[in-house]
Amino acid sequence: MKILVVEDEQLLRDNIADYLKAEGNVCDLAASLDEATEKIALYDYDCILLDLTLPDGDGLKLMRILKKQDRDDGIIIITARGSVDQRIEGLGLGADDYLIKPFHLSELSARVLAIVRRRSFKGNDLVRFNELNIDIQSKTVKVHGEPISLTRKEYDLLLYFMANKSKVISKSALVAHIWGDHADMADSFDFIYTHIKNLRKKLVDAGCKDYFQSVYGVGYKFSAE
Amino acid sequence: MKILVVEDEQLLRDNIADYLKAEGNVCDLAASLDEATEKIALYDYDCILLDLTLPDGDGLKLMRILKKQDRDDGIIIITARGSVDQRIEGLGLGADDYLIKPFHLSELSARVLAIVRRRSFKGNDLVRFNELNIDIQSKTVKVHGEPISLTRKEYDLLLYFMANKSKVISKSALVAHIWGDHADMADSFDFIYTHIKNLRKKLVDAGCKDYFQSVYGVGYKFSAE
DNA sequence: TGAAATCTGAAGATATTCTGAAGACGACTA
DNA sequence: TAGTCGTCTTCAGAATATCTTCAGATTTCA
Repeated sequence: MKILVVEDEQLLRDNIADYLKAEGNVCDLAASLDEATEKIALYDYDCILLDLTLPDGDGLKLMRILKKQDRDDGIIIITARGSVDQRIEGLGLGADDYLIKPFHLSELSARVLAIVRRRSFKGNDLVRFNELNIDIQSKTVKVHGEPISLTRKEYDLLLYFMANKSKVISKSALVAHIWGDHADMADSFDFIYTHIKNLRKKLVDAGCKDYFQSVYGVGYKFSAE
Repeated sequence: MKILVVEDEQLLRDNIADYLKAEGNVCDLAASLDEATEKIALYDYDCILLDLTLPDGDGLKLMRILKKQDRDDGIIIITARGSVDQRIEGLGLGADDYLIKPFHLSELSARVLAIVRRRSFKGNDLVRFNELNIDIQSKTVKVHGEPISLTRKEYDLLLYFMANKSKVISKSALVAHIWGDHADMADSFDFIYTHIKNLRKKLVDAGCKDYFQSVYGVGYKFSAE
């Protein structure tokens, strides 16, 4: 999962990011409305954690920007206890959930998962695609009922493609989503070739059709045809 | 078990905590609604003992917060004899049980156990998993019917994994649940490795299959396959 | 056909986990 | 209070798993 953490308190921001990373997610950080706006202009996120009270403005602004652009990143609002009005307005603007500060990190993590599940896979823990089966809770991938073992990057890739079936995914979008804002590694896509190759091989070896189609000059598409 | 004791009378609070600790539980204390709110925001509890009459407000408030956050910590309400209305409202808000002051500590302990059991293992004292058997009452673990001796941390770990079979448990979630306060946990997970190693060894030595699977970069999964 | 893009296998670099041993801690006893 | 025991944590090195790089082969497109 790729998650943007918008929070001005550094300690909390880092804590959140560390925890989510430890669970295998990719986190981008933003300490202000400005930074956040910049990030969302550059990347898509599975989920955005948004503190409403930021030094340079109201977090709701960000939501209006997203809404205007018709984007469907998942949003979890973080507020201090008491600011009920903001919270309600936020939900009206399309937030998926909210958390009252202070909160437990595992609580946060669970909600992120719930939202991503709801948005990407229509509430299912089990993502199915013909002979392919993914269980998000246990991070298990099965082909014809037999579990196969994938590395983290392979798993992330597969999940991302499954969530965007039949769409052409550019290599840079792939990098942005799975590696985070590593601007410096865009010079070569060798590592993507390798990961896709390995993923393909593992799936095919397990008896799965090769659903990846290379799109010359752009990236890949994951679809049945 | 991790239990939060919310009680303003110091003597009673300490008595309860001592008793529960002596039985091998982890106890956090809160003397006021405020303290309690802070604690529950930071940690998950297997059970919360909640005195309704607190110096800074009604304990039911806490329950509303929990409910709003959709949490399922077990709750036992403690009330003085007579305050029937509150008690009923509490049960309506999702309390699992209540105790009327004064009560015997052994009675309390039994109810805590009952609730944890009900929540985690659907009413079973005996948790079974193939050749593995745990009796929560007596804290006994048996492999193929032969009892083996585990340290407290090992037992806690095993129980937590059994209660979350087939789910991938991140190391930070593990720390949060079993160690509680370690805020600075990101520095090293060495002690987890060691405990898991020892637990694994004891189980395998007793003739149990190794059900722990390491999930590289995340944590562990406890499952049969 | 030729340049650019992609695929492939192998090897190097990194990161994570495992392990045994030793030190620290705390409860209990004398 | 000192000593003992069992437990918990720390540490350093070994073993593994994963990620990235690279060079050469292959494919694609103009």
